[in-house]
Amino acid sequence: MRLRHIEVFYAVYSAGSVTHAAQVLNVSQPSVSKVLAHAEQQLGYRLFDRVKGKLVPTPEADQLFNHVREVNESLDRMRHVAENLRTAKQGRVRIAATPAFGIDVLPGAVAAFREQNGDVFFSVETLHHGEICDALLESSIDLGLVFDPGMIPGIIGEQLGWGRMFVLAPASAEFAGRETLHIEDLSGFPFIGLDRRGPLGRLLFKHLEARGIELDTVAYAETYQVAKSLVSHGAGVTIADEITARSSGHDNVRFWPLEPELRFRISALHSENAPMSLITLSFLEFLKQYLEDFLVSEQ
Amino acid sequence: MRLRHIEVFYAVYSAGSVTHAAQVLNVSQPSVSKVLAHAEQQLGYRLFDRVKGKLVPTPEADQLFNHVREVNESLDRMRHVAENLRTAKQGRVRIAATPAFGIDVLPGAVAAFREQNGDVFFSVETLHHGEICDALLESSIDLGLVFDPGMIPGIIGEQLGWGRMFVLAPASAEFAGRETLHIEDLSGFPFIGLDRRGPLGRLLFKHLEARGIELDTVAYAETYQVAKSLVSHGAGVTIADEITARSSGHDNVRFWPLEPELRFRISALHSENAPMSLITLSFLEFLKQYLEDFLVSEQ
DNA sequence: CGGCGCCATAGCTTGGCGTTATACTCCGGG
DNA sequence: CCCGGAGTATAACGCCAAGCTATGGCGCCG
Repeated sequence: MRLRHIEVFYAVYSAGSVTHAAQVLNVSQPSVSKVLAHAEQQLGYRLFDRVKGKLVPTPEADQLFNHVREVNESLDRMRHVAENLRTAKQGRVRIAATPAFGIDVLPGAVAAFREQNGDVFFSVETLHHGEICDALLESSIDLGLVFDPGMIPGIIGEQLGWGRMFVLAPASAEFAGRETLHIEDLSGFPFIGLDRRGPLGRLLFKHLEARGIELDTVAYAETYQVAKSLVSHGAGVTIADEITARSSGHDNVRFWPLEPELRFRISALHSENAPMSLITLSFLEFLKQYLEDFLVSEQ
Repeated sequence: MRLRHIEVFYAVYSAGSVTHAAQVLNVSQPSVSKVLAHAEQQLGYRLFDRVKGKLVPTPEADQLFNHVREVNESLDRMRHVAENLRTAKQGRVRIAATPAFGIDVLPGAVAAFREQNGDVFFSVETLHHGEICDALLESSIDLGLVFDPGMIPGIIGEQLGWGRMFVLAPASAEFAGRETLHIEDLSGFPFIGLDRRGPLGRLLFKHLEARGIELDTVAYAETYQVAKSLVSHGAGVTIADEITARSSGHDNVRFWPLEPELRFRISALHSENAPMSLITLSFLEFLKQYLEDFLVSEQ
């Protein structure tokens, strides 16, 4: 029994006549007539008795119809899903980002994206750089959001934009009125250093080392958020990424662009082997724009 | 999405490659390749990513596959029903009964019916209670023969008669000369219990439980026939239905009516949706009479 | 009796799906 | 480093299911 047979039988049984079924199906009456005859021939029994020129369903047709209706219903559901997938109104996006994005950028982007899109399921988590790569390679997430990734085999990075390093200090510090701050300006202040295992920690470390600068490091923080919080509580000053600097929370912390400028890439990562879904691609585009807006916002 | 697209997608997704899918579908590889490409073109997105010459399902394909599987399942059911309807038209009677009937009553009735009627084709099988209902609902049998069925939606039961529970014990046991046996008479004898999933197993269990009787159960049997056979081999005594008691085989087993009397219905089941054929109705009447004769026969 | 409604048949066209032959790509082994 | 195997895609062609229009048969009713 071909799909066409099922559709035609359903229409004829529902409409009660070949002619009406043909109108419902938007085809000619002879076409329906022929397909129905073919279906009966293949089945080996009549579905309708031709009595006085009209069609009367046989008991077999009555029984079969229940099952045909089920088939049609599951077909409708499937077609609906297929259409939603095409217009990217449905699906699942699993994202992991480093903690810096988790506090503000990513939740904001997800919420905004869900506003303007349909039934999309998100799973969001914060992981460290290496864990994100692992998760991508084992396909437990679809997208990673990181700073300055190196080249990792099996993983493709797409640059979303540039960020700068900022000096973070309490609002009460002596830097009021300054437009930018130089590293040397920090000498004499207690400094909160960054764990050297992350890409940005390394970046900053090399930057300081190259200039032979020794800061009065009083603490190490594992993530920039923690460093910012320490600054907020008066433990000292720090140098952090732009995302953390601009994220909400600890509003008594002010920030100034570091001089000379220290830039880093913001990248989205995805697996080389697992293709991204349309909805993930769509979110990626959205995220790019969202990040751009976020980074140019006034402090 | 045409039916062919669905079939091909299902096969490719399941088999993991176009080549294997083509083997499963018994068509050539290029045919599958082309149909799949056509499906993707119609859908508007890729179902598989061509990476290094192999196919990798996209997340969209993962989503869609669940629904496609549903469609395929309902299609299979429908085709099954359609096929059953075809064979049902050919003047055959398809019966299933619980094992108790299969050993003696049903074969006897079928043979006798065929004696006095013409060339009727019978298909007879023994199934358990739930399987009989499933088979009726999908029209793979015309008639079911069971003990004490509950109400099942879509299935009509017709009472054929009453049966009693009997005590079965070896001919050499100490019950010679007794007309009936009480449950208490069984205490001290090793007892063969019945699986509690069937209607009669439950009936007996409740009967014993209500009287607070604990028997020395040394074994459980799934069917009454097995229990009877165990009795025959000297493993103990049991309580079984009248049909099993009176069925031939294991002639060294004697049986006594259980006191107090424990009765159960014997019913024929048929589907609510499928009208029984004339020959099936005719056999049903015959069976009713045959059962009546069987149950009053001297032991 | 003739118009109307409904279904079936005839003849034609088209496109979906099948085939075989062949080319391209990736990968592992000699 | 080249070659064969595995897997996919493309090309060229054939068949038939299913679409169309036109027409005919049958029952009903004014």
